[in-house]
Amino acid sequence: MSPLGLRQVYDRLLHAQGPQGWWPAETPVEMAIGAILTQNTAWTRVEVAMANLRGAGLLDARRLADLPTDVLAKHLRPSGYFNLKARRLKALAAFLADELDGDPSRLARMPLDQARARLLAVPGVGRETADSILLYAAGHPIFVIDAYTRRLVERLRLADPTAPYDDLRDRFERELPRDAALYNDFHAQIVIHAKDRCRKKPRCQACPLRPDCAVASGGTE
DNA sequence: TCCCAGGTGTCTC
DNA sequence: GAGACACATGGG
Repeated sequence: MSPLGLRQVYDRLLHAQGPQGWWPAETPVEMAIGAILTQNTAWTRVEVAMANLRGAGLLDARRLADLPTDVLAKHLRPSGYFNLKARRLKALAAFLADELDGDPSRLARMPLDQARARLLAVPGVGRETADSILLYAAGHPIFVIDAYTRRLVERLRLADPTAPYDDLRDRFERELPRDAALYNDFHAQIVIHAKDRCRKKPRCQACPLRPDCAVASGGTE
């Protein structure tokens, strides 16, 4: 069992990194598109594909849904799995266009369970992708469990990192207040920490998750 | 050259 | 239900 509670972990990350107010996209539609494109892919590759879509005027659910799969796949090539993601993105875009007037933030008007079930019924939208859209595009209070979150869980021995997705999500949601802004920022803190600190400096002596962390105790990096 | 990156669906046992 | 595998590019 970790000596740190989840709230304490969040407070340390927040203190060290500052509030993130985060999902690296401009609009709810871009967030939903990014949630598909980032599946098992580094975000740097997603940004290239997103730039292609933006340049082609395709950051729009109806246009994406109507585009031939092979044409869309060409735009998505830099993000990897481009044939697969073209099919998945068209399926999500069709759902958004047909049922939400192209605006994923309209999921906020539905009860969370209903909105999640609707998303999970879209081919290629699994738990993590659905929850990313629900939290970041629609503002529902649901915690996103991704590879970064599992690594944090493993490192701090918060739970079994191989536990089923919903078990880990329940763990976070039980121990934290039901607050979309908190879940949004906590997940962002985990990602930023993993990418900017621990991945580049695995032996970082100023890691805010260390008990003797200089950053968390008010020292300097 | 090899490993890895913010998953999901399908198939097999 | 669990595990293996396919899906693909490009940076380090």
